[in-house]
Amino acid sequence: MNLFAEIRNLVVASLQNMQAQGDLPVGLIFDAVTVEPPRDLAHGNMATNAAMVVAKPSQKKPRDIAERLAVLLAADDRIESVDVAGPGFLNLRLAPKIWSGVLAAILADTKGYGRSGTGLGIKVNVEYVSANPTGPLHVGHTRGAVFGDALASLLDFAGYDVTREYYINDGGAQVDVLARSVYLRYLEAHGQEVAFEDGTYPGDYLIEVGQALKAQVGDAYIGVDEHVWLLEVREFSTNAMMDLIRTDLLSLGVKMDVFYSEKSLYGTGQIEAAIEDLNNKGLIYQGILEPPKGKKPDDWEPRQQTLFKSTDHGDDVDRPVQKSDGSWTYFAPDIAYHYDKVSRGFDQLIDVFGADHGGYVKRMKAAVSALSGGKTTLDIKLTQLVRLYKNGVPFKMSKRAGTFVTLSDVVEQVGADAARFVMLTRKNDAPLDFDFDKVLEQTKENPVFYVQYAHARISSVLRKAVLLDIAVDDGTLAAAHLASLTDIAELTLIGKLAEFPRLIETAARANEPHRIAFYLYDLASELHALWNKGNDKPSLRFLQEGNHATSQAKIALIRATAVVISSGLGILGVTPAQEM
RNA sequence: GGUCCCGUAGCUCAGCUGGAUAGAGUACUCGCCUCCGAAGCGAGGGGUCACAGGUUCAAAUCCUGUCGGGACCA
Repeated sequence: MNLFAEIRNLVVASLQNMQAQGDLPVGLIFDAVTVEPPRDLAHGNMATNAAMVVAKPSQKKPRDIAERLAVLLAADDRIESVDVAGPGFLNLRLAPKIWSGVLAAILADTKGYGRSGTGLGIKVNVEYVSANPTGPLHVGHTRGAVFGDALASLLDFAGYDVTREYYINDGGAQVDVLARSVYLRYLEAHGQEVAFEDGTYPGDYLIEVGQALKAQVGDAYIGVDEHVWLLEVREFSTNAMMDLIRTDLLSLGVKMDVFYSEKSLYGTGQIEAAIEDLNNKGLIYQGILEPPKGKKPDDWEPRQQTLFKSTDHGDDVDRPVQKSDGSWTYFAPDIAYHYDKVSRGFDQLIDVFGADHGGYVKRMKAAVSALSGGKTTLDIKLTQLVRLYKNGVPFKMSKRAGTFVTLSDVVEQVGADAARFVMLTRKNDAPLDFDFDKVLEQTKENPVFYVQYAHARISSVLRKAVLLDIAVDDGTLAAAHLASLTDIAELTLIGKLAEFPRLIETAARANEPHRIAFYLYDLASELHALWNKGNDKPSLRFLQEGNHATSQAKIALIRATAVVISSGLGILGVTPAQEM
């Protein structure tokens, strides 16, 4: 149940009613009519702009339309009162039973409240992390992992059919470098002195891979030419790295549905097929690219290449897909990969990249637009930098100095729950400050704590209620005398709970899971406020001595709050705390 | 040189499909525990929403340009 959608339907129906009665002309479009929570609670529970939206096309004054609409709305038994305000806003005050209905709905379906049908039947693919399989995941990947995973969960909650996917870049030169680095560690495992030159990965994490290789092949690769061992060592090494990455992701609570290998695109005709598809659409041609404007790059030379006419689909310049020597550019497998996603029948594709990949956005969108004939949308979300701090002091990462912070460092030090929540307290495209100490601080400044504290407080009341022999199962609570909740602080909290389904829909539509985190903070704030009012005003305490009926109504309210906090945290991948 | 992102309170940031007097946290001042978890709550001050145009009944939000910060491309 989404109260805002329900009331909006009522508003639209009333407008249609006015059309039927000749108060409004036919042929109006009501898309711009909104029903939303007012900024100021003094304005009531909901506000609609309906009168202002239809005023111009109707050639009537907004206030006149509003007056008439107000009468119609007030006739509905869900509406207690209607005021016309400002330039033509309608402020609605809802009947008390609506509010108790919200609580009953939450308690009747604790897992389902807030779930939405907006995504029904829509297949969406969320690709995230997709780090090169050359080493452990670092902090930047962590943010991408958390963001992508929460986004996928959010879409799932909103009713979409979601696939979580990781693209393994195992087809390029960097995995050859990996193989050579592992080979050095292999030699080292055999007691040889080795030197890591530029262009190899010196990280310690490859030591055990080299040892494992030794355990598997013995001395078979010692003193032999690279072309003998390269393919096998590459395979061995990328598998080892992917095991490492999978373990890292799992420690953060991230589980992919699909790991898709770039390598699998080569030699199987898939790249050729994708390019052929573009060619059939007249988007492939032989040509020479204009030199980039501005500074002349030193290495640019006019050369005949196979180009994709991406400018037909919104890109700034056409992009090479095949070099003059016949080899594919790095872009070609990306096209083939997205071609494969399109042909797997997804309606929407989402790629989560680091902000350093911003330059690929237009060409990838152009490719998907061309390959799908505009049917499949691609949204690319870029996650900005994570700036690390230790107790307020910036913390510089350096591979050489050994201060390279990995995903597992983060999880070990602060735990997956705190890491995940904090990573979502910024918009994806804003830089994020991550302070290892503040993340664990137990003050309201720390949103993780603040939200968890609210949940723990509620759990505490429920435990106490059980000791007092008050029945607190959801069925009993839903049937409690909810109409006794009339204090403004109580109604404000219910109002916040009523916003949850609407929040899910807007957050899902915008692909912005961070909104959940902010909402939860607000919701927790309302709970804490109500709690403290109970200090001054005993009638607002949740446990009313000797009055089980009233207690149950109040417990219903906070239990419903706990349900929504729990659902929201669930989307973010965070476990709610029972006590702290 | 070009592309993308950002510019909102002293600081860190939210701000929904364009909607009413732009909100949190922090910091500062003051108040609240014989009372369900004070790890909390309440009150107060603090703003040219970078700037200039435009669209609109209505712009922090959309469009154009300028300035400033960042990322990327060659």
